[in-house]
Amino acid sequence: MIQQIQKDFAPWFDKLSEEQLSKIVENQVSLNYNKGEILSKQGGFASHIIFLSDGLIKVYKEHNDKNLILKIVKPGEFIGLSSLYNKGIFDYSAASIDSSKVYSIQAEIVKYLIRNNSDFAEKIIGQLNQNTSQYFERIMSLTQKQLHGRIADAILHLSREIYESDTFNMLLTRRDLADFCGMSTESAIRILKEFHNDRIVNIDGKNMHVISYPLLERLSEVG
Amino acid sequence: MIQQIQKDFAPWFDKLSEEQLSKIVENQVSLNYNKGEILSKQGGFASHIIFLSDGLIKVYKEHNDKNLILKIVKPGEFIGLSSLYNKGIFDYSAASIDSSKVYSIQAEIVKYLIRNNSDFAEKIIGQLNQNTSQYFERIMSLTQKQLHGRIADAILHLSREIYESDTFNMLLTRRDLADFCGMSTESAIRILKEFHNDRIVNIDGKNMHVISYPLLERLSEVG
DNA sequence: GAAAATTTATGATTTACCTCAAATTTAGGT
DNA sequence: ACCTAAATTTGAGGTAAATCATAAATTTTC
Repeated sequence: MIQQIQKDFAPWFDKLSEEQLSKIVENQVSLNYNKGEILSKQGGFASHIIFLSDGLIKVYKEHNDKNLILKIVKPGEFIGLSSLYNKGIFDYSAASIDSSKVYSIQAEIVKYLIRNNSDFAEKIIGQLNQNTSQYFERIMSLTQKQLHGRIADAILHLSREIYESDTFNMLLTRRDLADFCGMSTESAIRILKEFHNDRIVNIDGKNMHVISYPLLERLSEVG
Repeated sequence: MIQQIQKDFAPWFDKLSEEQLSKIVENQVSLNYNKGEILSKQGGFASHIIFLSDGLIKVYKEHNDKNLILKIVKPGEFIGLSSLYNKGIFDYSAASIDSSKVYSIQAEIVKYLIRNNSDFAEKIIGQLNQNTSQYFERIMSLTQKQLHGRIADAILHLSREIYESDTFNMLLTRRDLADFCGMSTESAIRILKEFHNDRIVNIDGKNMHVISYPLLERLSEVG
């Protein structure tokens, strides 16, 4: 167990003292979530930080029935960091879109680590900033591009950042994809079909294969 | 000069050692910008962090001729923090929308402070996270609300967060406001006029007075 | 393994918003 | 003070995308 934690967190520490490791181990619980289960709810107390060890999580905001997926989180990343030193409230919900395994860590412990391990603090700032860059890209995609460009961006993101393959079983439903692209489900379906007919991607149900990255990039660029 | 710097940075440090203060003083230049001048350009090297001491700055992204204003920065805040431990490249441009005075600080110094002053590191993380919350709000406003809701959000933001008054001389041009709300200039103008006619705000050129916060909030809520 | 619920799919209609065009006002430069 | 450029304003027309309606296919539930 301790070995597993040590391994999962390895990328986050150059040097993790015995004391720090044991503090993590003692103030953490390991949890499993099924597809569709909710990990945290927008507005709830952010007393803990989630570390995704296995699976896939969607982080989303709720507003008048409609959801917007802010980020798809893959293993090795934290969820809830943005609540640290903030309001202590989750400003988004998180749900599992696959069977997922997480460590839930007391926020106080993460703060302790930030104070006592400057290497960790730097890496946390690095991750926060990487997320921010990603949010900027999403803001541009969502606000400046039309449907085709947004779907192209989503497919490129899924293929390159999330699944790291040109062929993948996209666990997102059509509705999730629409919520990720800020459009209606019908529009997402229509454009996916268009892309399939135009041989930009090959889609069979949830299975997706990217045929032409250049075309997707072009669609992303022209918006 | 040193006293001024000490005073400007006071909110960022509980305890700033002599050595740390002198490091800041030695590795900083004070700059003045006129209205319209550009402080940093998207894609440029992020070798320094900007601290806004006086004035008002817009941080924006450029994409195919069109700009989207990500954030209006007021005195006391840093610009460029999100480039730290990231790619070392500014992923946005920044321009002065009023006469502004800034300190330009070597990014390496900020990193040094993060490593050697955990209090500062915590506050930086706090600011980053506050920014992120703000970006989430903006993503929701820009993608889920229609024109009226977005303009209402912008006015509420300007009034409450930026100018902290119900009456203010909005230095943003109509185009800036449109770029902040992700809409065409014409639409921004039309809705502003509507709000004026409906006695929600009183607008005379750049001068703006909020008459009814409840109505603005209602518009923001319904989208 | 049937029933219920959700997801996917497609066509028709509506609308919110952009683009275009042209006039007027304001601001900047010499 | 004049000239030029930029910003503001208003109207008309076009369109991208949402909504509505309805059906088929898939998944979930008991």
